Amino acid sequence: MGKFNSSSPHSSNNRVRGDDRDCNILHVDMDAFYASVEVRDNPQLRDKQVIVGHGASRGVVLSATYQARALGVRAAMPMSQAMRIAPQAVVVEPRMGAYREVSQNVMTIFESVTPLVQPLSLDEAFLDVSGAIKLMGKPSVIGDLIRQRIATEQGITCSVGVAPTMFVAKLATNFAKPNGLHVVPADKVLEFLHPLPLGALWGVGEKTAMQLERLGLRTVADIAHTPVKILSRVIGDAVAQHLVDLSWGRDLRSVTPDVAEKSIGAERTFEEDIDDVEILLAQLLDLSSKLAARLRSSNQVAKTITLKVRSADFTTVTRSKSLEIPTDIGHEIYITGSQLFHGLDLARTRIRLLGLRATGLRQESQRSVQLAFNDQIDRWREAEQVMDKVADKFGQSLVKPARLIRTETET
DNA sequence: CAGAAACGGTTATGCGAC
DNA sequence: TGAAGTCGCATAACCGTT
Repeated sequence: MGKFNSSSPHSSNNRVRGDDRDCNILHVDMDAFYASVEVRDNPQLRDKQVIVGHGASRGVVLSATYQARALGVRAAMPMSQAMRIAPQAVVVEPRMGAYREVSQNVMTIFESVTPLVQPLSLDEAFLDVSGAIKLMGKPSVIGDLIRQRIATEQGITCSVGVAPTMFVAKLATNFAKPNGLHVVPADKVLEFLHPLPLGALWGVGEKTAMQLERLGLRTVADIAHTPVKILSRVIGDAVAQHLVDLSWGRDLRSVTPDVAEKSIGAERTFEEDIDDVEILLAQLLDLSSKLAARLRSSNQVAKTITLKVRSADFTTVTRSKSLEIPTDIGHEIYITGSQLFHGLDLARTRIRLLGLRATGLRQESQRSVQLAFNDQIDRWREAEQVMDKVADKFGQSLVKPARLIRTETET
């Protein structure tokens, strides 16, 4: 792991690092996270082109080592395309459980620095280190320490952006990658931001960039010098104001731990398009059980269930229904989902993906008292709680409604 | 009392991010 | 030229209530 020790004074990332006064926000991002964990756990893969993604046919690239990226492999690229570009690459099925575990460990390291940690995903987080400076040193020193600990304790590398605001810290990380640290001093924020392409702004993707470029705008500086009224004609009031603020380095958000999730979902793309209603309903049942189990494990109930159907031609429709009484029961979610499904006219439509999403989440404890008097629902609930316990002991895949076990062994 | 306007909830779609 | 799985947010239309 010699390459991990880059905090020596000779590392190019650390020689010129700028003034980090008032740069209290750190953004930490693992380098090629899933792929790095795979390489760490299987030394055979070291220095190889590794692509993590499920299925070689209909999936997309989730992560790839820098060796694969050198050939043009990118996240979200169709696997088939990635294989054409990098035929000798090793393809690895994702092991989400392993990534979650590493993620937990990394987050624990962050929390040993400050309680002000806001995870963005499994592999990145913001830290507000204002309160840690007296104890541990200036922000860039704290960043080095974190990088060192992740390298030696978890065996993967990461990059760190250091800046006065969350948005700039996140952009700074791109300049640190891979395996580095980059500071954007408070008095250099505009110098840093304005030359960037406008796609660098948070919330500007392909579509929005196209719209703005039609107005002749190309860089963050262009956005900064365009009146909000002009921008809002194309992209709406809220986004326009937001973008102008960001382009001037104005970002009033603060690092907020424990942000409550607003929805929980489960969806699946099939290996082949399906038009058999029996099989589709069986899939819906499986998704319902998974979704309900996740609701219960987080002690939440959901008010609204949304069904998502993507056809073979990639057109996607959603239908949703709000329940009288919020639920965490697979059977109820399934009943609701299949009602929504039958409400669509899908006779003989070849279907590529089914999904279910639960919104209007609240704590199970604050559920309406009416439920206490509903015997029918209570029985389903008890049955599924037993299933939760068994699944905990013997593994999820062994515990599912009888209908699913039959259909799967038959195929 | 009819109707306008405000409002909150619901439903559907689209975009963007990782 | 093929397109995952999970999320959040904005918008718009519609609805019933006030």
